[in-house]
Formats: sequence, C-alpha cells, structure tokens
Amino acid sequence: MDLRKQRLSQIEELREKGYEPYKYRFSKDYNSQQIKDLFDDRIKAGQLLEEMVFNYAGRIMTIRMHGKSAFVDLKDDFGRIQAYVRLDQVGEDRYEFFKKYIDIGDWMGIKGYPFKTKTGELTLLVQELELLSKAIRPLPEKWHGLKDKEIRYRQRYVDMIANDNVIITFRTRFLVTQYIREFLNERGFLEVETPVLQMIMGGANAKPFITHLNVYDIDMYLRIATELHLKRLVVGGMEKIYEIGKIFRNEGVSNKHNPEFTTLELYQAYADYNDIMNLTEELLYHVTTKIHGTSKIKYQGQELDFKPPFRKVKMCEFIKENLGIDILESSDEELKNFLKEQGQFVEIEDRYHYIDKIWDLVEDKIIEPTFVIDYPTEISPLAKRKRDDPRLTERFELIINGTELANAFSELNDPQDQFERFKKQMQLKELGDEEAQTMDLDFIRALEYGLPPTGGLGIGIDRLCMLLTDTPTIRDIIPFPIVKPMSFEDEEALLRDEEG
RNA sequence: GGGCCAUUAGCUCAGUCGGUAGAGCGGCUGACUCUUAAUCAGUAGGUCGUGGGUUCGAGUCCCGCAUGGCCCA
Repeated sequence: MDLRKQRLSQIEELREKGYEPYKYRFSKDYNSQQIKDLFDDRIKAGQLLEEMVFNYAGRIMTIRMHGKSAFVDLKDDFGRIQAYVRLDQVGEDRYEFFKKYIDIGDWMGIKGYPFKTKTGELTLLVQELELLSKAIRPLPEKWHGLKDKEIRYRQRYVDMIANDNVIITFRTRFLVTQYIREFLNERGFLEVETPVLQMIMGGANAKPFITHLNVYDIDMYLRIATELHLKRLVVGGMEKIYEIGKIFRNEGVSNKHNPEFTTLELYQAYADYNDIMNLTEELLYHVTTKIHGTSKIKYQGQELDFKPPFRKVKMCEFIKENLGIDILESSDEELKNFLKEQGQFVEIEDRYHYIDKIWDLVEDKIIEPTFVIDYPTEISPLAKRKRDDPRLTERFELIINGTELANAFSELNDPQDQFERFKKQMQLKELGDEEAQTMDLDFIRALEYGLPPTGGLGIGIDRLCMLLTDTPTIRDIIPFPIVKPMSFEDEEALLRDEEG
C-alpha cells in the first residue's frame, strides 16, 4: 500500500511546517443543493457574481490539473459542486500547498465566488482553501464506482463515497421516518419507547435472539415486536401512541429479510380496523407525495399508485377465487390434502400452518396496494374476532408487489379470549413450533384492567423504503446490513496492512 | 439446507489450446490558467481467495474450504 505511506509522509511534512492536517472546525455557509438553488438561474455562462463570497466544503472526488489552475469536484451529502483553483486567485504559496498536499479523497474547505464557466457549469472561484481532513487510503475507481458487493456492505462508508446514489437512498430512507413522525405528531400521536430486552417474547410469531442479564442471572430476549408493551401503555391510559424502532428476528437473510429491521407500530384507542385502514392510506399517501411529489411510483419497472382508497379483498374469498378452496369450510384433513396436491408440505401439522402455507401460495399475485381483510382467527392470535363471524378476525394486511407491508387489527381486548388464544399458541409450541407465541400472563392481567377498543397498525419501514427508493434488496436500504464475520486470517491480513 | 456462478494490481476488468501476468482509472515524475471519464509524455505497482492434487510445467484442469452473488426449499 504505497499510497498510504505517501500520504502519511505528507502528514508528517505538514506537521513539521506547523500545519495541522486534521482541522477542528469550518464554517460552511451553504450545501451544494442550496448553492444550485440560489445561483443556477441568476448567473449566465461566463459570468462571475462578485458581490457574493461564501464558504463551502466537501470531499474531493476528482482533480483536473491544468498547470497554474485546477478544477476540483467537491462532494457533500446533497451532491457535487465544482471549484476552480487558480494561482492568480489564491497566491503562489497556497497554490503550491494545494498541488503538494491536497489529494483526491481529502476533505477541503474553500471560500469563493460563484460563477459559471464557458460551458455553463456553476462553479466556485476559490479565494481561500483549507485542508480539513487528510485521507490516507485510495478511493475506488471514479468512473465505474465500487461494484464489489462484499466491500460495499462491509465498508459501507466506502460505498457511500464511491457511489453517489447510495447517500441519496439513505437520505430518502431517513426522510421517510421523518415524514411519518410529522404526520402522526400532527394528528396527536405521541412517540414512545418500549423495552428492547424482554423477559417474555411476544407480539409476533418468530424466533428470538437470546441474551443474558448478569445481575439477575437470567436469559432475556431481544424483542420480536413492540406490540404487547404498546398495548400495556394503552391500558394505562395513553390513547394515541406509536413507536418506530428496531426489532430482531433470528431467521434467514434474504432480499426481503434482515435479522434486525425497523418497524412502526401505532395504537389508537376507540378505533377499529376500518379506522386504521383509513389512517394507513392517508399516512402512505402523505409520505409518498412528500418524497416523490406524486402518489404514483415506479418499483422495479412496476407502476404503483398510493392514492386512496386502496383495493380491498377478503382473504378467504381471494384464496377461493385463486385456488378454488374454501379454507373456512374445509377440515384440517382437507387443507392438508389440498397442500399435498399442490406439492407443498408443512413441518408442523396444524391448522395454523396449513392456512399460513396456503396464503403463501397466492400472496404474490397481489401487486397494487391492496388491503387483504378478515383473516381466520387461528392465524391471528392477537386480533379481535369479527363482529358478525367469530371464525374470522378484524384484521388486515397491506400487500404491495406480493409483499406484506403492513399488518393491523382491531385489537383483541377480551382477556378471556386472549388467554385461550395464547393457550392455542402454547400447544403449537409443544408440537415443535419455535415461532409460536408464549403465554404472557402479565399481558393477560393488563387486559383484565381493561384495554379500551383499540386499533393497531404495524408497518415494515425497510420494505416501505425499498418501494419508495426503487431498491430491489433490503441490504441496499439498510446502511449496515448483517454480514458474515471475516475469517481470522483475513482480519490478520488487514491488521498487517494497518501497520504498513 | 440444495444447485449454479464468481474471487487476478488500491478500484473496474481482460487473460486464447496448460508454457512463469495485461489494460484503463487511481499513484508517482514532467508539460499545460475554462476542464468535467480533461489531455499529452514517462514510471512504479501482483503469494492470481485459500489448502491439497494432476502435470516436466497450473491464473488456466480436478477435489476440499472460505467469502460473495443468483436461483430454489
């Protein structure tokens, strides 16, 4: 790694001359987007705006040397701005300093006038320049960027530097949660936090991560959902609440799954699932139009429209139409035989898994945003029974592009019914279902104090962001996705590298 | 878990029939005051992922392992 040694000796030289290559601060006046917004329309090609001088800073992406002048592209989190460094503008000493000690990858701060080149590109004519931070590792190739997916995920910071779209995608991702908060706060919801470390895992059917609490010498779980604690807060009297946070499921890694991911869960007292459907439509419409300026988006070539109202289909009817089987009227035996005919098998022999598997066969037929409503009670252990049919629950999932984006129900607030549902889940656990829910007696006790009629909603934030940024894999929307650890030998090789 | 593919310079990639390694970018030296994949001249840079095997000889063929990707369950 020659380049690293060269840069290290540059740092040494600079310090000998009394110049600190890692600065403490810089007063940046505008970001690259603001500069474009301010001046793009005001300046003509070849024109200089002498009454304006201001500070800008960013990372040097390219340097085009022309002897006594140079063009430099400075990248910040909104884009790139070109700067023009000229000997006759910065003086001989500074120009020599620039040539000798400033390289691609470094952070540089400048003071300059906005102008437009002959070719019409908005540029800053540099008057003063400072090296803000020295980079001592080489950047990936400027034209092709960084393609190696292993490096892209393991060293995301390099990916972000090399591929301009990455930072844009992450900006959008974090804007999505900002707009969700904006929308909910405006409607009187309060953002709350519930424990990540839990004694009893609940609120979903999933395998947990287990950790250990030394002080009580007990195992604890990382939460697989925020549901049961949020409902306890509603029991306690908080009527409109939400939580945006990480949950953890010890399951596979795929294009749609990362072991830790982000969800929004919200609860609204006195609401039923119809109210929550309306809220969901409005929320998604709000976020989509905020991000894209329109409710219509394109995802992997597929046109999707988030304009309410979304299509509604009844879960059992949809299955009947597509597969010809009435899951409500079929016995366990008939469901099992049907799956067998389809070439499908389930590990756990139970109605819950039969229905779950049958639903899997048709889920990907739904493309445009669609509320699938009224799920069977067996597969909805936390949802309230439908008011005119106890075999069903008042539950919906929002399916988009064949994938579950949201899950919601009129919350089950009858403690006796909830107790029976938990008992059924415990039976599944005894059959070997590791993902079955656990009896949570404290939650039952909470319900016995009275949960008001309540509507609840959960949204997978990562999947929503995938849709809104046209990203095909979840790893590209999570800044630091799970990767396998490096081998001891590889780590060692890297360490030797550091010493060189 | 199964199948297929990939791993060569810091990065993006070539490498023919098995005969001791190539380009572009980046780096370094030099020229150049409106370029934008700047241009021009020169130059340095490699344990070919890893461990075995076949062979007189392996980046290339065979087997194992690691990591990644794609598809399937």
